Amino acid sequence: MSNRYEENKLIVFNTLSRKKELFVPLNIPHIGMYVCGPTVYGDAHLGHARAAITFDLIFRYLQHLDYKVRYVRNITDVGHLENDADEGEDKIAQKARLEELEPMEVVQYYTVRYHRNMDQLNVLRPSIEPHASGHIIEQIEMIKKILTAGFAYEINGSVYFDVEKYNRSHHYGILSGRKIEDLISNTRELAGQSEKRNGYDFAIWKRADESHIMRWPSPWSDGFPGWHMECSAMGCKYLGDQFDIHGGGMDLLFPHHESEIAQSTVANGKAPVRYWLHNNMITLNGQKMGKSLGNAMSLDDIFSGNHPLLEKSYSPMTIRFFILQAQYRSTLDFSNEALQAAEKGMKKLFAANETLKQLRIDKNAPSIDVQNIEKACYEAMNDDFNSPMAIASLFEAVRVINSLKANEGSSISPDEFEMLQKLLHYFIFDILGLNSEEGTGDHGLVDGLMQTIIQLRQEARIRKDFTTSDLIRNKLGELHIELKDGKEGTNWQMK
RNA sequence: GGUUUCGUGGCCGAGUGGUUAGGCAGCGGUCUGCAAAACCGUGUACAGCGGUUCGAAUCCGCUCGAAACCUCCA
Repeated sequence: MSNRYEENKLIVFNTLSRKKELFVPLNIPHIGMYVCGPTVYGDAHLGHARAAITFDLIFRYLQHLDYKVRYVRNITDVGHLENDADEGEDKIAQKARLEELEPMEVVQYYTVRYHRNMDQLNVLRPSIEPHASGHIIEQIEMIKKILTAGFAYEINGSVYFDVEKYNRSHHYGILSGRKIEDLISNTRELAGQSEKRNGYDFAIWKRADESHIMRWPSPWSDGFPGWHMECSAMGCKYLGDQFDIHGGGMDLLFPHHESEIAQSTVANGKAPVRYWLHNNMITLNGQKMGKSLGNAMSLDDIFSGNHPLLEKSYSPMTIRFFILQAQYRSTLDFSNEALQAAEKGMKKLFAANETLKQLRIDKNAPSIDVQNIEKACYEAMNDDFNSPMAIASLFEAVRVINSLKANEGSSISPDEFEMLQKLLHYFIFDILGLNSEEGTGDHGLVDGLMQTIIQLRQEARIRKDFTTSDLIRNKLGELHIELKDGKEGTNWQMK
């Protein structure tokens, strides 16, 4: 049996070349993918959801194409300097002091909450989820290599990456399009950075002062690794010196990923990543949603409807569908109207998937051209994971299904029925990763009860006892159960 | 200021140089006890101004507007 990746030419937009390129893995059928995960010092918000869902979609699709994917997504629990903290205190440590907790207590708390949110969004767990704090040794070893290679210098127990020297033999800016001359004039002089030779040099090891509570011993000082070391070290450890895909949000492009390339390149002698993929931001009134901007909406807020900007609550799957309705490289603008549109559209998609099961099957049924729809779905995904286009094609299938259902005497051939059922299953559940959120309890029991209720209402209607039939419909409506009367009986759906 | 993007019909959002994106909302019709659902039909959208072209929303230039990054950030 052939593998799907042989018949699907996958094209991805590589930030490195700013072009769409044919995706060719280093070691077919294996793929290594590293994605920058969250810094666990606060609750996950919509932006985290977009990054996670984007690369979940990619992970799922690569697997669907029969690739064997090792997906590494880190937990950042150390090393990020607070912007306005002169003493260089990192985010986790600061949060810990504020709440009088152990740093690892903060990490644990928010990691658990992050996982819960991701599970709600039906985001698959990565193959490996390494913590930066668990890889201090690997980071120290890598720093040693960089020092040995001569691309870093030590001052007062801190180690800095020598960007200027690196740029003489390599191109610092290869990913972000920046030129070092521009960096010189644009780097802000922050306090506490005066020990660097150049403003654009970055710390790969930082000496901790007395008050800094997260610290580790190293050959240079008691301190902590620099901002970008963890991804270089962990990516290398689990995926090798060079691997296929590195993902993350566009806001990480510079300096994070640019610096990662520089570090790994000098430590390992080769560029670490073949394809750089970046998801765009979610905006609110045209502005990036971000924790530091104070306009972030936590996922829990959205799921509960507990936020002044929310007209109602939105389910995790609504959020997932909303995000998948935009291509990952476009900004996506948040609004109640857009979310409600997504919610309705998704319900329609699920309903049609159920309706499919009720279609009349007939060997002699005319073709409905399922093959074309299938082709369009795969072509969309093969073109840089264009989920909105794939979804548009699925709605083509929805129209066909509903239209067959609406026209008495219409039927579908067994072959096409099977093909369509498989197609919908693949795309809705396996690739887009949606689930219907229904039947948390005993589905069989609920369905049985509903059939009885529907039958009683039907009998009332036949008696023209519309008082009773409307009462049933209204009471069920209060329970968010919607009855849908059709030519061949009544269906029900959670709304 | 530098780097990188973007500007599509009421809203969200795809898009190949010439053919319907799609969803939601709206309008007309069918169906229905009524409604909902569903189906059928329906929208002269591509910031502005030039240019290239037989033909451009799609290529080029300029203007206007917006965003991200240059500091932690998905």
